[in-house]
Amino acid sequence: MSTPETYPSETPIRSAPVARDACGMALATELLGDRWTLLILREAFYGVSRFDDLRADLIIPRGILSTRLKALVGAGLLVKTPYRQGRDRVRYAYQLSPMGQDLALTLIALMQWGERHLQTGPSPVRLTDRRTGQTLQIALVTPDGQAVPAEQVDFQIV
Amino acid sequence: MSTPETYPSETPIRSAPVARDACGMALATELLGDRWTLLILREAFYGVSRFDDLRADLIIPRGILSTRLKALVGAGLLVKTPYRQGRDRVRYAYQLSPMGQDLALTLIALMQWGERHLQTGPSPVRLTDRRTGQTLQIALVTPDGQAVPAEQVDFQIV
DNA sequence: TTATCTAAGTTCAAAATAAAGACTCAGGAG
DNA sequence: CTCCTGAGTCTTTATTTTGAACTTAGATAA
Repeated sequence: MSTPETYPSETPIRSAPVARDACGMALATELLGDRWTLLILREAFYGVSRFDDLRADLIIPRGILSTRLKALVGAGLLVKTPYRQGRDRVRYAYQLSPMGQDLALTLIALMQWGERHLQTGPSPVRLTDRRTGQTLQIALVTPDGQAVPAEQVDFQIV
Repeated sequence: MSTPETYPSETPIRSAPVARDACGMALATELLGDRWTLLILREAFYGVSRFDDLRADLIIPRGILSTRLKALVGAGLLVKTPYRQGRDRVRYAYQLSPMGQDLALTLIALMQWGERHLQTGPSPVRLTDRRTGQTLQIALVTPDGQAVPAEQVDFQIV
């Protein structure tokens, strides 16, 4: 992506050129920006779906988990479905809705950034092309699926 | 990405297959997961770099901003550089370090998701290929820069 | 020289949130 | 009939946020 010209420039930018309400990222942050929500979604991606499993895995207070799950269901990222295993009584599964699944690329981007900058050891997660086995990376691509290098990306506000 | 098989399955996943300490995303969340940090980084991407500009733009309490900036500088995402405009006295600019700039793809992924699912109106942000003018999207690509469709992505834990 | 202004903070009381743990409730098992 | 378990709620106690006032260091003005 085109790096902003070296700052300190003569005229610093005093205010973001995009209002918070008009910025998808700011809206997303309102929903996802807290200590637990992204971790809950991470669990959902791994397939952990039951209240007590989430609680035990994350070591999150029950009350907070309850609140967050309600918020995520309310926002349409998770769906709460009753189900029954064998002759067990009815249980509930919190699963990603299509909207939640669509967060996959964001979480992968975050994961790859974390691996590059925060993680010391190697990552146990492998993202590969099923056909060729090649390792995959997050990138910006043209509509026909060709990656564009950062220097060639133009970022504009209209 | 390969959708997990329809759940409720016979054997629900009880625990995430990747420990929190070994997951880049979980580590990243520890650093970025709060109401303000991502918004501060958004400002930094737009080029807003001074304490009072950030404060006015985000309407964030001074104390919180101070704490967050220290954390981001400490973590290496922002660099605090003194600078001087004309004959003004010395001021400080909080700017993205290379590590911070490397979060661009993550923030763009988040932005595009927010635009798809949360935003009602059209987005004022245009991400295009400087050469061809084509609109760009976040995707997973092979090392030679070819996008791989979700169904063809293999997600494995080793 | 003294006063004033401004960017960039710090400090402190009050309000909101989160954490920890006890309690509830329903259905199935012993 | 009693115990167990998953899935919560409730209550009390810590921790964070907020909002507002105060501080500091140069630059400018009177």
